Amino acid sequence: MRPTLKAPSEAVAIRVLESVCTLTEEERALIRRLSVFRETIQAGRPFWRPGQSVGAKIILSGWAARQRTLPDGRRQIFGFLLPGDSIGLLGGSSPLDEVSTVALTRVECMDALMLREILAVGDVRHARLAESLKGLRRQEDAGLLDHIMRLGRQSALERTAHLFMEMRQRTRAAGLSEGDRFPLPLTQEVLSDALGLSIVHLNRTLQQMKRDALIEMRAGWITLLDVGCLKNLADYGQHDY
Amino acid sequence: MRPTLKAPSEAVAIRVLESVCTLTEEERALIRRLSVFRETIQAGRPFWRPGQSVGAKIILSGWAARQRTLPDGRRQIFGFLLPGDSIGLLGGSSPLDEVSTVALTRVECMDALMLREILAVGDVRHARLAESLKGLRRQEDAGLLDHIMRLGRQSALERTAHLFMEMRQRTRAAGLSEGDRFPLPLTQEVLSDALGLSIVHLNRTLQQMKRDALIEMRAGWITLLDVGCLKNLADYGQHDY
DNA sequence: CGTGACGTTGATATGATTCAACTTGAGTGG
DNA sequence: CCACTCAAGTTGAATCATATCAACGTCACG
Repeated sequence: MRPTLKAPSEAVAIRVLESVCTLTEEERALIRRLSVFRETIQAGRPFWRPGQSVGAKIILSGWAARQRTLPDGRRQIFGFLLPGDSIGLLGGSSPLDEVSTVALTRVECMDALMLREILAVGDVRHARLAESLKGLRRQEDAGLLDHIMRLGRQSALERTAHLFMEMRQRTRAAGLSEGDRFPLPLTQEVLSDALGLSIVHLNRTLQQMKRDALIEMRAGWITLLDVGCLKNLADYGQHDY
Repeated sequence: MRPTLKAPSEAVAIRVLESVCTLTEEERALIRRLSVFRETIQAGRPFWRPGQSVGAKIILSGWAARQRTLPDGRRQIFGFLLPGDSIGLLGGSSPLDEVSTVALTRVECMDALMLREILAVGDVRHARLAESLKGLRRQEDAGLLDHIMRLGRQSALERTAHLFMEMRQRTRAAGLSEGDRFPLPLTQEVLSDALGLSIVHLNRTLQQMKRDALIEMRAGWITLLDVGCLKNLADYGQHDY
């Protein structure tokens, strides 16, 4: 048994980007070079305020949440940001850039302002990188529709299963997972604010899933014990068009 | 009392487009000229299947719904299309173009394929038109976030009030409303599928709103009797960023 | 005079929230 | 090493919101 080699975090981001389309060696090098301009955000701190200032970032490690809060304190989480996801990089194309974002763990991100300038030129040499970034953004936007489906028409159990299936796919693309086991550094409060449930009810739902041998959770990691059953429960990818 | 003059439907579409930014006379003329290529879709019929065929349309009159259905028949409506809204016009920029769309009333739309070609060139003479179309699309995308907020964190009453406030704004932009009275040609089933409620519960919610003198509904029209109260109830536009 | 779509109603069941108490585990400082 | 604290998770009981089922009303249309 060897000690685990810790991959440098820009490698994770590159891996996510390549889940859309492979990059040229030149593009990979560009990311690596720019990734020295780093910033670290502590867990719980906001790190993107819409309209605050023009900026652009790519997450290298850690998780964040896009969220909105009602005057009386009710919070809704619209989606999660994982390594490789970007903010403000593609000319204001998504409504998600107008939503505040909060770090859920310690987050390392690179300043991508320079990258934005480079991409804005439209040089063919960076076409694949642009395509990858656009692809990730598109996936995130599409996730909004899944989210609406979950909240509007699925039961607590179905919703939770559906979110886990999505997380499985995303962590897998990032190379963060080990089979059907992957990191899920989210408190039950965060999960419940994403799923539109009370924290107590989410807790009971999770316990039912454990009792039914669908999942196992420990120390910020989750194991999906019966992916087939979960996928079925969630109608994952099972909608008409 | 004079007989009401029925505005030609392309005028409504133009008015909606100008709610984003005013068009040049040349652009207005372009729309009018292209609007002779029309198609009518009967209520209840699908008129946009994602991936089906490349196409582009602008709605001139009537209402449609973007929706998805689970295998067991549960339906979720993501949003509504009103006159002036377009599909397929802006190079696959929105996840909404990947969702099937159904006519809720008789819908008149114009074929905008030619317009798409014209806009793709990027001629400055049509810059404002492009901007308007993009603006409407952006509004629609932003609507997805409101929708998630409604479904995830608001009660039946709040959700319903919130949707009505949104409809008020949109029909107003289209010049379809008369003060706080506007057309709402939606069955309770459709409304409930948008709001993530059972049809029975929506019915009761509407009746409560009527009892409390918040709204009046008759013959496909709704009157908001107390906009202030409704806005307050819905926390309309009241979220943090 | 049927028939069908839409709306309304009551009774009942279930799912989800709330509140409050309790547990657990990971720091932290004495 | 212990006692303390704090955040996260767990549990039960009561309550509330919403769903489900089934029946009935109403209106438009052929």
